Amino acid sequence: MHPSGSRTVAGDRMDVYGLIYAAVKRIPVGKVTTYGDIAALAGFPGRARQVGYALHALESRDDTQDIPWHRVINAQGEISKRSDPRFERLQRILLEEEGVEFDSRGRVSFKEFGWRGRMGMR
DNA sequence: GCAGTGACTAGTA
DNA sequence: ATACTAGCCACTG
Repeated sequence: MHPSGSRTVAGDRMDVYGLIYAAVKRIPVGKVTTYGDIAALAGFPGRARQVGYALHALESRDDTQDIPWHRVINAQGEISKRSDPRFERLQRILLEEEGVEFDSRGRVSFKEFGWRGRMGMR
């Protein structure tokens, strides 16, 4: 059934990236969440870096438009530093177009715009 | 295979 | 507030 090399981790042949992207797609318009939360939501608590890596990989994919990657920011409420600053500006623009506001320090209030998939709920 | 790198984070000082 | 650390893990050379 499974192609050679298929490895089951938690029971399913799961593509880590796919699960991460699926979690990102759940973020509502006008809301933001963190890398760490997406990781936990996707079933990989503690692997925030992998979320960042997965999103970075989007740059070379076509389905970028289907995934609201811009709604993922770091735990400090800021847009994470990128190797290419152009994407930082783009991310902020996309968020502002959805109504997300930034303070003078370039930070988003999780209180107003934060979304936590249904864990914690606050 | 090991070392460096990276869209991360929580902890400590 | 900043700086450094350990933990995390895929990818690259």
